[in-house]
Amino acid sequence: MAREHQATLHDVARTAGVSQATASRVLNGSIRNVRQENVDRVLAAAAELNYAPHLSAQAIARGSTNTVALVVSGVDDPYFASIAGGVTQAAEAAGLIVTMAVADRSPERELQIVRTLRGMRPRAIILTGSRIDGTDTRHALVEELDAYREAGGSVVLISQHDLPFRTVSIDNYGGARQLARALVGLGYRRFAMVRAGAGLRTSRDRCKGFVEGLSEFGIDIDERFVVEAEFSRRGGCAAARELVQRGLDGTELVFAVNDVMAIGVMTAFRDAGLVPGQDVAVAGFDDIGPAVDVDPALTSVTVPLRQVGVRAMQLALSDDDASRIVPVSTNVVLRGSTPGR
Amino acid sequence: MAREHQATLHDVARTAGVSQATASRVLNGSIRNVRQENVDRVLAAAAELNYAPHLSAQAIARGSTNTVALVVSGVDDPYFASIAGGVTQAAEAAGLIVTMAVADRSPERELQIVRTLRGMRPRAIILTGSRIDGTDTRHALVEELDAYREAGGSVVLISQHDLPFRTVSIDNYGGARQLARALVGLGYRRFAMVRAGAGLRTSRDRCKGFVEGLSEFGIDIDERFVVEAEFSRRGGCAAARELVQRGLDGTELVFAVNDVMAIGVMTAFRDAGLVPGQDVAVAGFDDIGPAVDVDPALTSVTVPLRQVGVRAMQLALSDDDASRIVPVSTNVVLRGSTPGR
DNA sequence: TTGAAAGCGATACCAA
DNA sequence: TTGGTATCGCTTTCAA
Repeated sequence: MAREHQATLHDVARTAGVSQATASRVLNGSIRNVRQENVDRVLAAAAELNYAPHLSAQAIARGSTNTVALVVSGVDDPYFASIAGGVTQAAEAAGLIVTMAVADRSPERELQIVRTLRGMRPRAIILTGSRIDGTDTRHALVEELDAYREAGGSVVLISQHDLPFRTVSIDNYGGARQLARALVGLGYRRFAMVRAGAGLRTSRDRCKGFVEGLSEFGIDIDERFVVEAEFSRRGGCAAARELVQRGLDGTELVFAVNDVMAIGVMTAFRDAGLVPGQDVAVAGFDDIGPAVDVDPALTSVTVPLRQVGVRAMQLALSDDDASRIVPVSTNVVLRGSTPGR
Repeated sequence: MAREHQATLHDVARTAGVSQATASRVLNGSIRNVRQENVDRVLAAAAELNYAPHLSAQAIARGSTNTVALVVSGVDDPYFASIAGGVTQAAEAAGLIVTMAVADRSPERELQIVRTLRGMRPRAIILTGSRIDGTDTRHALVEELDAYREAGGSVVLISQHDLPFRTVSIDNYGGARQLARALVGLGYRRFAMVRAGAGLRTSRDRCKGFVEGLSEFGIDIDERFVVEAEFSRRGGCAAARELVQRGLDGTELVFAVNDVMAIGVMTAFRDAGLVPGQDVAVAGFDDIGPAVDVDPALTSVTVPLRQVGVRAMQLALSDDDASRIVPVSTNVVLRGSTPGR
């Protein structure tokens, strides 16, 4: 019973008393050109030997794989988790296997990952997460992806419409701008902003949208009330502490460029004795699941994350290069963290 | 420049003016048995052609891969996300690529996934998530995994110490028992419990520990106050609503078998006009990140999820079969959701 | 309907 | 230190 290697097609064929070619036909290709009797024998043999086709061998023989590569910045983050969920869902529907790698927000790591992943000859490479602009690394990345695409691979970016590849583009600018309008509508006038490093495109777009939304009403944010922090819960906490230390000085609302930061902000405020939504309002972006579990529930901008993942996968698989950019719109949701004034 | 296929080793060798064997040596194996001049030529050629070794071809030639397969129940869940984070971290440290599949809590799907994954000939298959006991599917799964292992593969289970494979075993029973003790210590006497379906081992163990912990003090939970629900945030919400409808009737504390459910419970209570921690205390299990972001912060049992993932990976890679079971201990953390009475 | 045999892209042994 | 060549597990013509 115990063998040192997995059963091969050869084994199956021998056990079934047919040629390897026939066994191959039964187990994969055109079953209908094989006599029923042989079909049964092969199937029986395969079951008996617990045969599982060697995917690498198939890949090499066929010249293509059933693999899709997904690169995310971090799995812990619910933002990426949701997107990953959508991607895997769509991939499984298409009979594809997803290989996921985590870049941990390092461009170098991301480049290295793409290099490795390319070796798997995946049908598609999907990149998500905001990359840093203007570095050499980025140039190298584009080159790598180009080589991959020229060889017939499909590249899809999520939320990075400035690179020459297919993209699922999230309307960060527009969403933030609408959010600003809505908040002004609620009566807010004095804002603070918590953002990530200037290199992060997503953060930049959201800030820009927010600021320009405010400026429609002649409102602007003093430099003093703009804090830069890590793109994470911890970053949000740190930023809030920083704000408190600098003196809130009448600030009515803090906009954090994403929900995890916003939630961090709320927690830190509470620790500092301020009641979020009451003493100071808070708004985020993404509308991740936990946004409704905090108290008060977090005002945010809905991004259909799971759907973004699904779309990305579909875009990766589609042939026509017409729809190079798939826009995904966003939607303001006002909740308890920003009560009307 | 543009070619229809990725550059092959053959291409590189020809461009460099050396044999394929030499090129192979340079790009992978023993570089030191090659004249420096040739090393340079090959490297240059590889860079020029943007060569990326065909991993499948390597796998087939070498007879082994650099792949590790990870099966989770769902990516959206922070529980799995954290574990996945740990696994990928450890895998990357070992130079391995992680392929992740999502079983969506369906045993059939899980079986199918394992079958497919086996075809990749991964170095290890790591299974996480609580499987349903006693089904045919489970039997088939064990058979599948056995075949894989007999062929030299490494199988690691997370939190399932009842199957004949290496396991990272989380002390669900003990943690829940200690939690019960601690809560009684705080003065609580009347409990309700929110659990998942009876087939889920994790849920069962936690319930058992909790119940037995209470019984040390002669306390038990009336059937009326035990609600079964989906192992998710939504399940927690539904369960809480159910409890409210049945009548809380003096219940002082609700224990949910995991944090996502507990958070759902808190939110639903609040929607029903009850203040969590004040009108009714809530405790969970896992100590996922968001546990400290809700208000009041959630009392829970810490499970070092990320570390669990790392351990699983290490266990998968270790040779000695001595330490078949790696225990991971858990720790009670009391927070605002269970104030002393 | 079937089987023999030629690849697919790499590795590694054996001679040179 | 090099190159020729068998080999890995499978698919896919091409003949029979």
